[in-house]
Amino acid sequence: MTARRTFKREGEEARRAALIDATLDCIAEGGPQAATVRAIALKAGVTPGLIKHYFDTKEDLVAAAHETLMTRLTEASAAALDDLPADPIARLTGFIANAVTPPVVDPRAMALWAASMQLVPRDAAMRDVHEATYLAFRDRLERMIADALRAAGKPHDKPTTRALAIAGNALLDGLWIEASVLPDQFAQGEMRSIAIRAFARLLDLKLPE
Amino acid sequence: MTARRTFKREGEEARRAALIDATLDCIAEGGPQAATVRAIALKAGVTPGLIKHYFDTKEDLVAAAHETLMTRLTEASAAALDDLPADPIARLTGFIANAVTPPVVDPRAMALWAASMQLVPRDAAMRDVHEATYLAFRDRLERMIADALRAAGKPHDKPTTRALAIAGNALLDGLWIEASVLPDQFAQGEMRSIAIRAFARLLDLKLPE
DNA sequence: GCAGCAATTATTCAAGTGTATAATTTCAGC
DNA sequence: GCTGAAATTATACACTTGAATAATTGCTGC
Repeated sequence: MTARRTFKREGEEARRAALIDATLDCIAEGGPQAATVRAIALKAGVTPGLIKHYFDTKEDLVAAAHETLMTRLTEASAAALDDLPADPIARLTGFIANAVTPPVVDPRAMALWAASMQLVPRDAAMRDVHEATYLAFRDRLERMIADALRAAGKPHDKPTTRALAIAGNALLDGLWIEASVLPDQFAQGEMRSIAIRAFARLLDLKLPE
Repeated sequence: MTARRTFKREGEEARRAALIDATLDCIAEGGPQAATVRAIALKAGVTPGLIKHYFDTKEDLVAAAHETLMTRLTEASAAALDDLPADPIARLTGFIANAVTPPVVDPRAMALWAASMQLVPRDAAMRDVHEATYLAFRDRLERMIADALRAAGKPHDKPTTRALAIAGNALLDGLWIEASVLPDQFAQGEMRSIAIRAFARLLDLKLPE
């Protein structure tokens, strides 16, 4: 008699997380328009109605997914810091290499990032999140640049380090994008080498390759 | 008597162009999901059925719009070259300044660019267009860098100029993105100054500000 | 074990989607 | 001025969308 689908109760946190992950997967695979309530529910192994139970509206779910994405990117970058050496120059070098090689370089992450960038110009909440994460990343880079310059006995006044952090951040962003989107254009290890040499010239420092 | 809407016949080229422009406007304002046949037709001052008459399917229209967008960006960059001085160093400097200030810096263009970037990882045709335009821009930058280095009597072998062009292109891309998306983060003229100084350090050249 | 509540599924609905087709209107050529 | 073909509008349709509601099921506390 058309048995009703059997199910298991998961905690609220687990279900919300599963729905958010499913949303990100859908967006990564097919763009925002592919993230329908039905597709999301299917991927989360759940029925569409359940989305309504945990999120008032689909828009709420998408917003939550975006926040999760940004938090993860930030945290991943922060976690990588712990594995870096303490010496300021080696630390900065490792940080740079990290940003332009897998797994940070990743077509899926890049597609998700592009999807959210697209929303920033017309969504105030999205802009706030972007601004906060951008500034957090840039400030971290600025501190590492200042430390490296100090260690090398070079001038590291605030206006200089600010400008270098803005440029360095842009450089890493641009390289990350191209490496993610056109991986075949660059030889094995080429990105790493290009990034480190460019930073060495930018900061007028000797960076170990 | 519900009088039928009056209309005027336009040439095929004009209608196609109007539909493509309307499509880009819709995407820029509300993302791909806002570019419905009805919204596009409304913005083009036309009836939805006409889209079918000029494009077999909506997907065809969107593809045509994307191609037009990319062509325009490329042509705009090429046109700006004509207004630049002939001296290699001044020419490169002008090119850099141009890339990080309005009207090249523009939230609308940035939103459209993000929308298409999002498609690149999963659409082969889109990737081909991106690759071609990326390489064309980068090659142009590489030539200008080589000319500037030669004029200054610096080494300009191919491996060096290639690496510098990749890094320089990434730097311009990153600055363009942030200037477009977070204009309030940067003071008047700051981007221009940051970009030129960064390139001066990158190429080890004196660039006039 | 069982009572009850919350989690989950099933069903329904109105609005919006792309597309196909038929009905009209414009306009060039005579 | 007509006429006919092409451009344009109008209408219709099948399908998808997000959401709301009703029906059921799993599970916790006793």
